Amino acid sequence: MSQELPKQYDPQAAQQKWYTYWEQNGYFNADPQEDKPSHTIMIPLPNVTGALHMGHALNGTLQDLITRRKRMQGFEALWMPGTDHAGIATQAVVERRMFEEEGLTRRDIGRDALVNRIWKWKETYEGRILSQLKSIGASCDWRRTRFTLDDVCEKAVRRTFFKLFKDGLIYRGKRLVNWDAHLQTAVADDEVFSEDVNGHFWTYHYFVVDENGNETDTKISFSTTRPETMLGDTAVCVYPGDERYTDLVGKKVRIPLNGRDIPIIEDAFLADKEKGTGAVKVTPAHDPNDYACYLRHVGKEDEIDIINLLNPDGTFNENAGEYEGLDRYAVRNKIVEDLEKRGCLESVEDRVVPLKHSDRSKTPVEPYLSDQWFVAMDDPKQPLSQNAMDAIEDGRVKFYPGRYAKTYLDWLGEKRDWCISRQLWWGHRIPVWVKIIQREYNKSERETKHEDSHSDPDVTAHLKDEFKGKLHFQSTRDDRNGITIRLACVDEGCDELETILESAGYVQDPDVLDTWFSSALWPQETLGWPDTDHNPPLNGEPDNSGDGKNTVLPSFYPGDKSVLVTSRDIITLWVARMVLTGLYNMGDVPFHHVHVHPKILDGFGQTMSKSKGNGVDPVDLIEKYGTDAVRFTITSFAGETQDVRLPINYECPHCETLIDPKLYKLDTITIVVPSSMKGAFPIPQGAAKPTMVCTKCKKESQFPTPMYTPDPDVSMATMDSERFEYGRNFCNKFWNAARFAMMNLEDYTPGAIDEADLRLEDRWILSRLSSMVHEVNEYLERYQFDGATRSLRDFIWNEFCDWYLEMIKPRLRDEEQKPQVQRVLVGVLDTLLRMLAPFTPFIAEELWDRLKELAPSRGLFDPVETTESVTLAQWPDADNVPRQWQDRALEMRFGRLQETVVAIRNVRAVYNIPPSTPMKLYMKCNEEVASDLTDVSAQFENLSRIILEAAGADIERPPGSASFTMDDADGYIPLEGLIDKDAELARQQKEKEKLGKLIKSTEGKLGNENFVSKAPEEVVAQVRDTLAGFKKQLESVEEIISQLSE
RNA sequence: GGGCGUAUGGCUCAGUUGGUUAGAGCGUUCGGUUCACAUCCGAAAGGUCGCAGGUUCAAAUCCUGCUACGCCCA
Repeated sequence: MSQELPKQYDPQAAQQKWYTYWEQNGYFNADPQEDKPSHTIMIPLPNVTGALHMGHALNGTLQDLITRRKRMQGFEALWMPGTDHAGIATQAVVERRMFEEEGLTRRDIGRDALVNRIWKWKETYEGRILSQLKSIGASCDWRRTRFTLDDVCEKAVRRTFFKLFKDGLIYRGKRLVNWDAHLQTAVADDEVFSEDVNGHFWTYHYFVVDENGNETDTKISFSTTRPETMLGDTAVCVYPGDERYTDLVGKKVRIPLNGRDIPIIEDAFLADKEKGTGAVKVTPAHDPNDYACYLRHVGKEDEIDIINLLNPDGTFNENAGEYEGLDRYAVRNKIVEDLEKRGCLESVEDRVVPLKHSDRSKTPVEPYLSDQWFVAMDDPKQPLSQNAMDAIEDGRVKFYPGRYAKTYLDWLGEKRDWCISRQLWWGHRIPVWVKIIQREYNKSERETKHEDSHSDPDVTAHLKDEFKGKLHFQSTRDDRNGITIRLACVDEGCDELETILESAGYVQDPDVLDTWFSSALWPQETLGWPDTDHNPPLNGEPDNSGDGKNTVLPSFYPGDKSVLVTSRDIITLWVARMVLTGLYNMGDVPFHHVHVHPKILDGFGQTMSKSKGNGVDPVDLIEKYGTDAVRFTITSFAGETQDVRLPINYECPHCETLIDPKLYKLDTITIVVPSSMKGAFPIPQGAAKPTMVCTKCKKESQFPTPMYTPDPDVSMATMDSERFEYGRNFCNKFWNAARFAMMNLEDYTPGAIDEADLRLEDRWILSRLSSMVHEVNEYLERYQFDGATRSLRDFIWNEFCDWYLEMIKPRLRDEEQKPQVQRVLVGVLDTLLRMLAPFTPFIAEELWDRLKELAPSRGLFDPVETTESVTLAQWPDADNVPRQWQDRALEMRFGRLQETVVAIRNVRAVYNIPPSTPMKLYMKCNEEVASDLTDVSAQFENLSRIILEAAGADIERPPGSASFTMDDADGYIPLEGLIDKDAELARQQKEKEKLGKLIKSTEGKLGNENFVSKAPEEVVAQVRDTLAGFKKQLESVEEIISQLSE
């Protein structure tokens, strides 16, 4: 042997060496192949907001595992990498940092400067993310790395938008958003928190007016916490059939302060008979529930108006009449005053009101009606939602586990139009140019909502032929304001056209698209769609291998067996939309399987995140345990449940002691800190930052927390989890098994194995190997990774190492028997390396490489030259590990041997007999069992340092023996002088009791008439067998006891 | 409010279509310098499977209700 393996596996060295080797040899590259099926995995594009966490590590590991296995199965397997610009999240991080560090807001620096800063941020984090992925061993085709804002994606986004626009599936509409009047931006629902504030509850009334428009004495009262919104009331609403108001429904009331008359309508969802007066005022433009009510009545007979009162800065606009220009809170005070003056105010009470605040400015948000862009999901011509639902229902797309299909279908089934515009600067600009044309307001003209395909002579005059079909107009006439809004949408790649529009007075819409719009196109855009003439660039350079055609797209979309691997929180936002756009643009689904893996939670059951202080950087774990260990452990988590708990400790940087975490409650959030934290959050004035005090060495250190930026000069605790020892120990165990094997392979010669030379243990390990291989494959086909790792580990540790390797040691020392057993050993090891390659690729490659030197040609019955890299080897399946190797009967016989060995070891342990003390064994059993045991007698000596003296039916228990009983044999070990008679008696008495209980319950079962008559025959027969076995053992035990008692 | 999921030894989890003496890893206890591995080997203790009903010859497994927790959507 050239060089003996070290006793411990060094993951860091192997990682560096092999990752570079794989990359340099282009093993990760996937290109169109004519003679190979293709397999595609599109990475769930990580946000460039920050670094990857454990959830990403799990997600990435599983994708890599699948991809590596597919490669070995003969697929051209593509794992497509890339990152997402993550609009609002990234812009928010950059803006916040800019404000904290320089006191600047985005308005101070302007659109271009902000976007530049975000690009810089992106470069940093994209690099970080990609290097993290590489450190987990990700075998992505890095040449194809995409970013959702890059040129290739930009084209796909523009084309899709244009197509949708042209097809009439995109429209402009109103929507209530959370408006941050301080920052003058809309904030997403998850960026809003609710906080109780002291407010008031005002009750006042409006008077009903008669047909002639005169106020009557009838009044309707109601209460509100926001009286200023009355200026935008467009109805009063009561519960349908409420006796108090039946006569009034359909009539009108007059708003006292502006004299506007509004209808009284019925709505079961908005009004509550039981609450207050049962009537509510409806302000559609300033309350989400009222807006929903408004939508319910659109197009109906009792359709109501909608009036916006707010300016973007929080002051009231012209619709507020005399209150115009005042801040909303000033208006509130004045309204209350004015109502009181008019005698309309009935009562005021103090009340604590839950109020939504912006996470970013900490000021209250206003529901604000704004213009947004929508994609119609349920258009009769193109029912986008329904098409995506059909793909599930007819089986083109399958979820694993299947229950997640419900999440997908339920959400799509709502068929809610998709709001695709965001009031941000970071993202794809909406490719629509707007021109507002003032017109004479003509009262006789009826309001028309759309005038399709209105062309603009100012523009069309300049159009060349080449722009045909690249420009599409849509006009909306707003009669209330006497204007026509003309929208022009431009296809991708027509910069000149955009210039023409702008010189004709068109202005590009300032909004950007929802991040999910570009990520919805991920499976197409990364493969170069809509360009049908060129393959997508490689490493930024043109790829002309397609010979004037895009061959990559048809090869890998959707691939013969493409799968998406993701976590469940984006099934609706992302998965559903990829299917939807895939069908719309490509006419085919983007993948056939969707595997939804668990979420990783901390020890308290909370999701992990940086902002909670419980986020773990996988790279820290990899440094400590090695990539393979982290991969194997994390893979063992991935079953069919939703969540997995991963308790995390802090590790003292001075002495490596582990410190438990604890939950720490702040006002609105709960964070995780060390249980031995010194100090408090928020940091009291003048106090030092909180530190972690080590319980052992008492030294202080910093710990990762979202509450302040760490000081780079002070030692920092890292997050750690003992769970990863599982994977590390496994890797080390396997390493040593291989090490042992290789130490005994110096003079290995390849050759076909003669079945006659196979011993019991050889046949057994091959039988077990075959079972394991097929079990693992079945688990993997069902995406049950936890089961796969379990099977592998159990086989390798508990069967291959514990039994097989131990059993073949004598033969490896015997020159005559050596060649045959070496071949079996090499064959099994070879299969294991191939099995492990997708799970723990580095250790597999390292050992493959070393085994290659000793045994370049291997294979059990038909040795062949092995491959250069395990990456290129054939995946173990029915072709190379036949099911025929499985032999139940043989495994049963082997089981008896194991049982005997365990019983002997037990005797040694109980009586504390050192292994060096030789023992003798007598087995009482029938002749068949006796001959079986005699055949393997050498193993008793080998495995438990005992000599099988005799076996047969006429064996008598030697006096002073320790005894054990099994179903078909009893064992006696003479230990005169070494054991205490009373101790042995007690041991046997205990055994007797146990058997007595088992017999009683089994007899009870068989005594039950119903059981015997109704249960299937084989079940009854099995129970009878079991009982017979118990009874036989009891008999033996009783005999032993009686002998001991003599 | 709706949906999904989870409650199994101290901890983290397995337990396939109901039929096993309910398993594993870690932790605990006892014993080990056996020539691959102390990141190891051998042995042991430890569970009325969240609670209450029901179906069945038979329930950790199926059904109903309840409780607790988690996630998603509103």
